Amino acid sequence: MAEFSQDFFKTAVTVDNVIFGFDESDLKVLLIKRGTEPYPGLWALPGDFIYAQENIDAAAARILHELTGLERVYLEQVRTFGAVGRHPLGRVITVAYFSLVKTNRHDVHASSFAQSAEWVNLPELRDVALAFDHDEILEACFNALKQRVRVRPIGFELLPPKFTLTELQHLYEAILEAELDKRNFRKKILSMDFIVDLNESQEGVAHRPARLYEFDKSKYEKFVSEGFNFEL
Amino acid sequence: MAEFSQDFFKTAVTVDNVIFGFDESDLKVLLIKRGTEPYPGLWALPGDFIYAQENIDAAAARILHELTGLERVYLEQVRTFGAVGRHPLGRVITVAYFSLVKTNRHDVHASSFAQSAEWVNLPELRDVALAFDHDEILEACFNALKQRVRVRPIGFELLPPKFTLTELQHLYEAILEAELDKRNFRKKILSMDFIVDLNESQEGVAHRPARLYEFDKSKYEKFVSEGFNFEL
DNA sequence: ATTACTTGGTGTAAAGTATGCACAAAGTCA
DNA sequence: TGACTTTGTGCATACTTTACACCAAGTAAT
Repeated sequence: MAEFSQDFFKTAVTVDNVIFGFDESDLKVLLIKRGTEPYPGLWALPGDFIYAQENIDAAAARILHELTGLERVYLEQVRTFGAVGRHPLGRVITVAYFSLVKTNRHDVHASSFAQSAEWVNLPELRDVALAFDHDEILEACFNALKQRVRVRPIGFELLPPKFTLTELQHLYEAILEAELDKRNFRKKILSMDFIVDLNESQEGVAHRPARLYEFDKSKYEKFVSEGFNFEL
Repeated sequence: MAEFSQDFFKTAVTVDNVIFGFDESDLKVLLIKRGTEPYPGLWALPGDFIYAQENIDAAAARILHELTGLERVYLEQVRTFGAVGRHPLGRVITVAYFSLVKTNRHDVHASSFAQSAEWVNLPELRDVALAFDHDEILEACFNALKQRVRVRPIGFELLPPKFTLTELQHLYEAILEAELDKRNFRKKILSMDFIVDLNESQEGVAHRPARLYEFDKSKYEKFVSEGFNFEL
């Protein structure tokens, strides 16, 4: 270590995590309301310093775990942001991640870095300024999700284990910000063969009940390992 | 700054740059031969610490400039690598970039971090161990290039200003690691309308000379801004 | 000058994929 | 029993992708 100039150790490295959820036909992001300087009162992405003996992915997973209690969640690194002036208190470089969670099954905890955390509808954030450069990070992560979902069926990470085709379609429409044709969507999804008809029906709805499906992870993994493409 | 724990400033942040070139039907990478510990004698990616007042992209551009003298080169951030043990002398997190340069027009300079630098054929690196986790970084960057080239016509960055369709096809074949059909390739490339027939011919070849083309950047930018897809 | 050699340049038919579109079926509720 | 809501389904057409083979234009050697 002796030969390294100490100057290069004046930079802090953090992780920020864009946690996506889906509920009632809306994409949501888990944000924290900042209590302290800088940017008190603004929404911000949950994030924290990377510990000395911690891998970067592990730091992202820790943030998510502290906030939601969830483990083994879908997590993907997106890009690193390090503009010189992005943090008013010093040089802070941050590695951005997004994660996909099944919202409705778990509530949000307070934690060391989050006095209050809340699910915010993504469309409602269009005109809200976030702390730091978190607008830019959120946008980059949403774009990454949009791209990823065209190529891997990761949408299932956002749905409960049993879902209807209409729910799945609404999810894709929310992510892609586009309307999809019902018949064509179903034809395509079913032909890909990752989802299994459970021969069960929805209950408690005031109309014809929909069939329930589940995601077949093993079929999907076979497909992926053979190299393939998942377009909608 | 006072409220930050000093512990979080014991991490160094670097940039590593996978510089791709193309010559004589082969994809090449610009590597440096390490002279000092750790890993003396091994090939490594050119990289350096990020300076205190330097943006991350600027650091990547600087490394490239010091090594090749080139400016305004295509540069793209790929991913950040920060496994706890990746650097034997301390915690060093590195942001990986790739760049695309027109090899044959510029020679390689020595520089502060590179006693000797050399263009190495990518296929020949298959079984060569690089310093640190640079194998992994190189692989990630090559995969990023592979993906990117399917969606943006960045291949032109690797060719001289005037090129033949056969050269272009060889480039795509090298990047995609696949053979392409000559007629279908030409039909598709020409229908995309980014390349312009210069009505000139190759000279000094011992066979029918090929027509020369150039890339029309303005047409391409129009296309991109309208949102589109470039598949081969 | 003729011939051999090498690479350049071109079109079509068939298969597969994507798109657009409308109506009967299965439930609940009053 | 009828009104209401959402589910579930098929086909015809346009578009895209793939597979495939031969003549043209130059150089080099005799």
